[in-house]
Amino acid sequence: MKPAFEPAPIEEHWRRRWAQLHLGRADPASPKPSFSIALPPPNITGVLHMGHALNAVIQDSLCRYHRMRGFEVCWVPGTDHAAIATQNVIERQLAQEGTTKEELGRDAFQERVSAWYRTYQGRILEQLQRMGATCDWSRERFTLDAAYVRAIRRVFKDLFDQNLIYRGPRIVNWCPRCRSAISDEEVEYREHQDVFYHVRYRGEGGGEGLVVATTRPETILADVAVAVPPGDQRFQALVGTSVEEPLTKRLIPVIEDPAVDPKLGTGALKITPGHSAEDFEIGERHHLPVLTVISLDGRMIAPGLPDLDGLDAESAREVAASLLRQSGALVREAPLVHQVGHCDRCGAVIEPLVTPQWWVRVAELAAPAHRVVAEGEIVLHPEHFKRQYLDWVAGLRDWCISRQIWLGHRIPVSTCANHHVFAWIDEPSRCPECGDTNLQADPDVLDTWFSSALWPFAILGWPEETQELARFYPTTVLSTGRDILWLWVTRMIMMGLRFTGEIPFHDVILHATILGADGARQSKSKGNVVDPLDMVDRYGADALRAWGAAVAMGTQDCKFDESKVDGYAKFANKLWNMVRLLQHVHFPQGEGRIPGAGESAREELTLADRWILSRLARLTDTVTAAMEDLELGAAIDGIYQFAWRELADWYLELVKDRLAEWDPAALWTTRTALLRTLELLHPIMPFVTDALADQFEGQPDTLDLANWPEAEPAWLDPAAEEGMRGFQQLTAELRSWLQDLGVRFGRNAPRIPIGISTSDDPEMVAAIRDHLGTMVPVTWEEAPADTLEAMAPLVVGGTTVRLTGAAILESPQIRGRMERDLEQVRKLRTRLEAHLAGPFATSAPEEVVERERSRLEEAVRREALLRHALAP
RNA sequence: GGGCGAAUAGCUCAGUGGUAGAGCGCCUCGCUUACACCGAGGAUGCCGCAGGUUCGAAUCCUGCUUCGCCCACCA
Repeated sequence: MKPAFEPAPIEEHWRRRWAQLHLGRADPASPKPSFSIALPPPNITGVLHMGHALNAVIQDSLCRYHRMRGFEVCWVPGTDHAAIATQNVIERQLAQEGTTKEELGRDAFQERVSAWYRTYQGRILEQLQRMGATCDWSRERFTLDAAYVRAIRRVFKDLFDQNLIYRGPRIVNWCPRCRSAISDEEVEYREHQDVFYHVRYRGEGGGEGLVVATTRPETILADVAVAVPPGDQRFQALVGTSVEEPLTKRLIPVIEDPAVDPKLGTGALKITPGHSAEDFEIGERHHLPVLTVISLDGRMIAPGLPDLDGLDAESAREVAASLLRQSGALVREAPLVHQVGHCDRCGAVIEPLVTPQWWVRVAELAAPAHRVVAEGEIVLHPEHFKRQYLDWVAGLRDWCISRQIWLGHRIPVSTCANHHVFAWIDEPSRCPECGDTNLQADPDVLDTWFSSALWPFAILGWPEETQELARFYPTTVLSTGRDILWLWVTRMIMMGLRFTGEIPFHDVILHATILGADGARQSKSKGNVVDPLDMVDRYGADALRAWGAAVAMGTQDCKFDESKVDGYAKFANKLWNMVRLLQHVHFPQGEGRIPGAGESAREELTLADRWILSRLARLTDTVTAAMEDLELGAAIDGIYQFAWRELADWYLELVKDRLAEWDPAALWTTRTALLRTLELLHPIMPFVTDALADQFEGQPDTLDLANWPEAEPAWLDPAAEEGMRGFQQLTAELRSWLQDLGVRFGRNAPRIPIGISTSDDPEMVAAIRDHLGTMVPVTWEEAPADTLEAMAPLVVGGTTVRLTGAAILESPQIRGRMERDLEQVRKLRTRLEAHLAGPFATSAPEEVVERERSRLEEAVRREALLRHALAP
C-alpha cells in the first residue's frame, strides 16, 4: 500500500471489476425482493453538470445499499432526446457558423442532430460511470428508441380515443423565436420595467369615454371590448355603450366582468382575446370575436396602418405610443414593474397567440395524481413539497402538448380527405373509417415532457407485459432536482396511474439545486460552473460522492463549497492509512491480505475494545436508520465522525502497542471495527472501501456483495462508554495543562510525574492504568488525595489528578489557568445551585435532575480544590 | 398578490425541548515508522428581532425583519 490514497488508478481498477462482475445487472427471475430506480434521463444537450452528479450519487448509494441488504436492484439508465432543448443548442451552433436550419434543410439538420446525439450520449454514460454509477447498462434506453416511440403512440392513441386529447384553437404561450407553442410550465417569468400607457377611448360620437391603462398599446388594434368591474360607479354610464378604439376608431362595446380589478390601472381593461390569456377567457365568457394582429414570427399584421405593419412587437409598441400621442389619446405614461413571460429554453418574450394546438384534458388525470400523494402512497422528500404539490395539481389547466419544431416525436394523427381524424400506432395508408388513401399527417411534434412522462414504465417494456414490468414496477425511488417537479414528476404520476393503474414510484427525492460558490445559479456566462469530472480528477469520485451525500437533502439550494470535497478526499486518505496501520502490524516488511481473527471472548476485551464495539453498534444503527430514511447526509456524517474522531484518534492510538504485541483481542477488535466501517461507508464511497476491504482475507469480490451489517445489541456497553468519556476528558485536560507548561509531546519526550487519586470507578482506574501513559507523556502514581501536595488539581468525574513538582507551582501559565478555571467553575456552581433550588428540581424528569446534581457535586469539589491550591 | 423554505463561529453548514457543534479558515506547538492529505493545543457565537408556551427554547407557538425559491390571468 502506498503511503497516500491515489484515487485515479484505484477507481479505474474497480470500475472494471464491477463491470466484470455485472454488478448492475438486474435479474427479473431472482427470488430477492426488488429495488428499482429509473434514472432521470439527462437531456442530451451537452455534458453533465453538478446536479446530474449529485443525483447519480444519491441513486447509486441507494442501489448499493439495497444490494447489500439483499435486494435485486434494477437501475435503468438512459437519455432524453430533449427535442426543443437540443434543437436550440444546434440552432445556436448553426448561428455561430453563420447559417440556419432552414438553409441547411431538414435532412442535413437531422444528420447534425444524430451526430450530436451519438457524441453526447456516449459521453454522458461514460461520465456516470466515472462517478461509480452501477446502472444496468444492458438496459440503457433512449426516448427515440423504436420501442419507446411505440409506447408514446399507444399512450397518445388511448388518450385520443378516450377523448382526453383534443385539438383546438386556443390561446397558447407562443415563442416567436422557437416558432412553437410551449406549455405553461415552460414559461419563465422575469421582471420587466415597462411603461404603463394610459389611453383614452372616446365615447361614441366623441364623448369623454374612458381611460384604459396598458403596457401593450400595439395590441389596441386587436381590442374587441373594454371591460370594467361590475357595478363600478365610475363607468356605470358607459356600460352597454360603445367606445372608439383609438388607433382605427373602431367601435367596441363596454362590458362588465368580475375578472377586472378596480384597483389596477384605471380600473378599465382593454380586452384583446387574441393576445392575452386572461382576455381570451373574458372574451369567451362574453362571446367576443378574436382578432389577431401579431403573426407567428412576432411581427405586426396591420395592413391598414403601414407605420406598424411588419414591425416586431417592441418597435410596434413605440410607434403605437407615438401615434396615440399625436392624436392626443395618450393621456399619461408611467413606469411600471411587472412580470413578463419568457421561453425557458431560448429566453425570447412569449407572445400569447391563438393557434390550433393539441391539448390533454388534465382534470381527469390530475384527480388520481392528487389522491396518491394526499394519501401518502407516494411520499415526497423533503416532505414540505407535499402541500405544494397538492395545491399545484389541484389547480392544473389543460396541457398544451403540440410543438411546431423540427425535432421530436410526431403527433401520431392523420386526417383523410373526408375530414376523419384518427390517431394511430403504426402509420396507416388508408382511413380506417372511409378507406380514403389521401391522408394528411399532422405536422406537429409532441412536447418532450409528454414522452418523458412515460419513462418509469416505458423503459421496462410497457405496453408489453414484460417480466421486468411485473418485477420492477412500480419503481421504488425517484430522485431528481426540484426544478422539474412540475414539468416531469407530476406528469409521470398522472401517466403512470392512467396507464399502469399503479403509482410509478413510492418515494420521490427532490434534491437541492447546486449553486455556484458565489451563490448564483451556475451558468457559463457567469463563469461559476463546476464540472463534476474536474472534481473527480482532482479529489476522486469518492470525495465527490461523499460531498453529494452530505448536501443532498438540504432544505435550501446549496452553495458549492469545494473545501468540503477536499475534506472528504482527506477522509479517504485517512481511511487508507487506518487500514495501512493494520497492514504494517501483520506484514512489517512486505504486504499481504490481513488474515481473519477469531472473535475474542468478552472478558478478554479491554475498556477501549468494549468502548469502540459499543460505538460501532450504535453507528450501525444510526447509519442503517439514515439509509432507510433516505438521509444520506446523516449517514456520511455519522461514519465520518466515528471513523476519524473515535476509531482513528482514540481507539487506534490506544491499541497500537497491543497490536504490536499481536494481542488477539486488539487484532480482532481493530479488524472488526475497520471492516464494519468500510461496509457502512461502501454505498457512499464505494471505490476506497472496496480497495481497502480487498486488503483483508475472506472478503467478497466487492462489498456490494457483502451483507449489510446488523447492529450487535450485545456490543452495547454504556459503562464502557461512560468510562471512556471520563478518560478522554482527563486526557484532554492533562494535555492542555502540559501544553501550557510547554511540555514536549513525543515518543522520546521526558515524562512528567503526576499523582492521581481515583474514586471507586473501576473503569477509570483500568483506563488510567492501561492507557494514560500512551496518550499523554506522564508517569503517575496513585495516592490518596490528602497525601499529595495540593497543586494544580484537576477533577474529572470521581477522579482527581494533581501535577506535582515545584516547577509547576511556579509556572505563571498554570497559575493563570487555575485562576480562569476557578472563575469558570464558580460561575457554573452558582448557576447549578440556582437551577436546582428552583422549580426545575421538582418538575424536570428525575434523570435530568440527577445529571445536574452530579455536575454540581463535581463543580463544588473542583472549586474547593482550586481555591485551596491557589491560596497564598 | 399567494405559498414554501431559510436566518447558528470569519466562510459553508449540521443540530426539532435538557451543558451551543462540524468542516474549512485563523493562532501556537510538533515531521513521534498508519497518515504533514497528519497530530496536540487555542481563539471565535445576544443561535436574525420581539413576544408567548415550558422547570427549561437554537429547537415549539405568534408577530416582525431580511434573503432565497416556487406559483399567479394584475392589464
